[in-house]
Formats: sequence, C-alpha cells, structure tokens
Amino acid sequence: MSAVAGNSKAGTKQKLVEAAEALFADEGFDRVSVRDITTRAGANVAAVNYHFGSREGLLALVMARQINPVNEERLARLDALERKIGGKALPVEEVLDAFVRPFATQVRRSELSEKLFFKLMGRMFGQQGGELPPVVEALFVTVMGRFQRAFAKSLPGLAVEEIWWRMHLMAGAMIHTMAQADTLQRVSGGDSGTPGIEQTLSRFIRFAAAGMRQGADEPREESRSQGPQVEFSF
Amino acid sequence: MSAVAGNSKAGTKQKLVEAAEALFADEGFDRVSVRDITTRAGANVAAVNYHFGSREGLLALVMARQINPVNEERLARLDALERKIGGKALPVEEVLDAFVRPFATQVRRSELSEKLFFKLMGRMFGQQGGELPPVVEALFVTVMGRFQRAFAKSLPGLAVEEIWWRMHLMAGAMIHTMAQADTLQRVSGGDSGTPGIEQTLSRFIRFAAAGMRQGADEPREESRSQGPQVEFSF
DNA sequence: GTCTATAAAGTGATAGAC
DNA sequence: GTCTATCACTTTATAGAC
Repeated sequence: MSAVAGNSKAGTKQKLVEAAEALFADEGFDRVSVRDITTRAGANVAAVNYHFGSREGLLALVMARQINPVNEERLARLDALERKIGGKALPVEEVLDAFVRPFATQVRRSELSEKLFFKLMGRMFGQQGGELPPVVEALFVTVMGRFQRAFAKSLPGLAVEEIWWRMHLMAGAMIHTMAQADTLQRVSGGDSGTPGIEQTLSRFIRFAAAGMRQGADEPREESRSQGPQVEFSF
Repeated sequence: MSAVAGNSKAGTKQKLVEAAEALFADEGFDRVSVRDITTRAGANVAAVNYHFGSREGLLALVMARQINPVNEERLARLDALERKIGGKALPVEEVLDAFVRPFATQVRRSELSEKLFFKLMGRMFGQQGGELPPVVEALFVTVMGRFQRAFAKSLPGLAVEEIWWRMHLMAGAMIHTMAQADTLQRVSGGDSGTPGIEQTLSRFIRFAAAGMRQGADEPREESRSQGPQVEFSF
C-alpha cells in the first residue's frame, strides 16, 4: 500500500492529479503547494506547470473531475424519475434521493477513499466567494434550478422563495454531514456510531424530507388553508 | 466611512484585532498575511508579533473572541429554559431557538457587519481537521453535550446515536445557511429574496424542528410503536 | 517529457535603534 | 510601544539543458 502515489503504473500526469486530489481533500486548497503535490507524485517540481499550465489549472481540473460527474448524475436521475412518473409530482424523498445518491455512486468510481472524497466535496461546497471554476459553477447552477422546479412541483403549497431557502438548508445539512463526519465522532465521544453510507443517506433523506415538507400541503392531498407566515413565532 | 481600520480612536492592539477579524472573515484564515493585517490596521509589520506573539496567537484570539460568547449565551439560554420549565421536556423549537438565537444577539455586539460575522462563523465551523484553539474546542464540545441531553429529553423516542446525527444535520443546515447566504442569492438568481435575520431564524427553526422530530414520539404524547429503522427505505 | 537552476516575490519572525 | 532592516524560508513559475 503505497502511501505516496496512486497507481504506480499511471503516467506522471495522472499521478499528479491523484496526488493533488488526496492532498487538497486532506489539507485544503490553500495549504497544499505545488511542491507538496510533485513530491507526493514522485514527479519533478516543474511537472505541474508543464502538464496543467499552473497550480490553478490543476486545481480547476481536480474540482471539475470530482464534482461534475455528481452533478451530471443528479440531472440524469431526476430526468429518469420524471420520465417514469409522467407529469405528476414526485414524492420529496425521491427528489432528495436523486440529489444525494450520486455521492454514493461517484465515491466508488473515485480513486479516493470515502473519507477523502467527502472531505473534498465539503471543501468545494464550502468555498466562500464563488471561487469555483466556471464550468463547475455553471453545472451547479443548472442542477439547483432543475431541483428547485422539482421541489416546487412536489411541494405546491410553498412560495418560490421558501423553496430556495429550504433547499439551502437541505444542502447545508448534506454537505456538513458528509464533510464533517469525524467532527461528529470527536464531539459525541463515539456515541454517533459508525453507520454505513446507505444508513447515512437514509438518515439525511428522512431528516431533510420532514424539513422540506414542514407546513406544506402535499400534492393530491386536500388543501389545508394556512395563515400568512408571521415572523418569529417559529 | 473608513474602509481601512475600525474605530480610529482605538489603540493599535484593538485595531489589529478588528482588521484581522474583517480580513479573516472575508478572505479565509489561510489567505491573510500578517502584512495584510498590519497594513489595514495602519500599524507596523512587527506589531502583530509584539502584541500577540505570533500570527497564530492573533488568529486564536479572533476565533475565541467571536465564537465563545455565542457558545456561552447558548448555555445560558438553555439553562434559563430548563429552570423555567422544571424537570419537564422542552419543545424542540425552544431548544433550537436557544441554539441559534445567540448568533443574532452576538452579531449586534460585534464590530463586524452582519455579513462578515456570519462568514467568519462559517469559516470556523467549517474548519476541517480540528484546528480550533483548545479553549474554543472545549466550550464547543460542552455546548454540544448539553444540547444533546436537552434534545434527548425533548425527543424520548430516539436513540442516542440518532440524536447525534440529527444534531449534526441541524448544525450543518444552520452553518451553511448563515455562511453561504450570498451563494443562495447567486444561484437562485435573486428568487430567494432578502429576508431579515428574524425570518431566517424562524425558517431555520421550523425546518430543523421538523427534521429533528421526524418519526419520533413527542414527549407526553401517546407512545406510538415504531418498527426498527431499516436501512434504505428512506 | 523531464530535469536543474534560478528568478521574483512573498512569508513569519526578530534584533536592535529610537 | 513603534520603527527599520533584515534573516531565513517558502512560494509559483520559467528558461534552457538534456
């Protein structure tokens, strides 16, 4: 088990990508130098600039390579669900499943360990200031728009603004849960257990579905009138 | 409106702290140099090391100064609620309110703008790898333990492990919502509106309360038997 | 495609004058 | 308490040999 590079048969370029992914995930985008990467990959210091133009070029590639397949799969799953059900509204749980299950799919295709994969995802979504590469940002915006429409259909009692905020809360719960699993271990003193990925997905979906649905009319149910939502009475 | 330092009557030490807070919040802990801070504070490059021993010393002070009052107020609010209600269980909403309202209190006492305060909070909670100063980490662990017990009392149907995971999901939703409010603005194309802080707290509490309660027996209600929670059926 | 050598700038920290 | 000057190092990037 080589602690240094990934597949030792891989070319330098791929070894650099794999080293960069592991290091960025583990230590953060700002704390990893070109030298750290080339050393780990067993390559020359100049290799990053030769193969990727710059440190920034490699960083953008790493980000796109890991997150874009997740977002593509999200769209594919949502498309499939909507095709299957026709024009009707989907249960919130199905939409949430289409949103989170791609993490489980893609972590298996990744050369990264489960822990590092989720740390990397957390670092990308936690990026403040919109420093994501344009190609990543664009697909991300597309995904959020598509899911917003799906949730709006599933939760017809809610205003557009309310849907956006609940998606935001939902996404935060997801990201934090995945990226900070060891924090939970530490803080709980081990009382949080060590659930598998399916159980974590299931926990997330049940939690988020209840939050998304809160106070909303489910489609096809009898419409219950709701008073205007006043500020601060919970 | 001075874009450089805070109160120009403040001493150098305080100006350094205020400059550091604003810069760390806006750009991230790793991207701000000692020179950035001293320049913004209108102080000499050597001032940080004179007053705080090192860059790290200043960083630890900034973190503790901003997050510890939030955590102290959380404990005080929970204590007050529990004293008021005696030995009985609190409604989940009350516990959640004690958890998030201190952000609203402390942002007003802070010299930071609302936006920067929440960005800073997000950066601290988003820290991966447990790099928080010990005094901050210790209080944080205390707070989570106290709230875990409060939630366990409010949600007697749930296993300890389940409580921890729901708290984790809840905390993620909170952090993300606060720290990434402008991401939501950008992604929604403005459709998320510009709610005040009270409305955001209210939205969060309603979302999180539904998630925390999901499938649980409320205290004092008739006990509904629940089958074992199987993996993956949402 | 890989290497060495080096440029040019930035980093945190400190000795010592004032 | 503040300043200048400087140390010792690290950073990204590149020119040019192989």
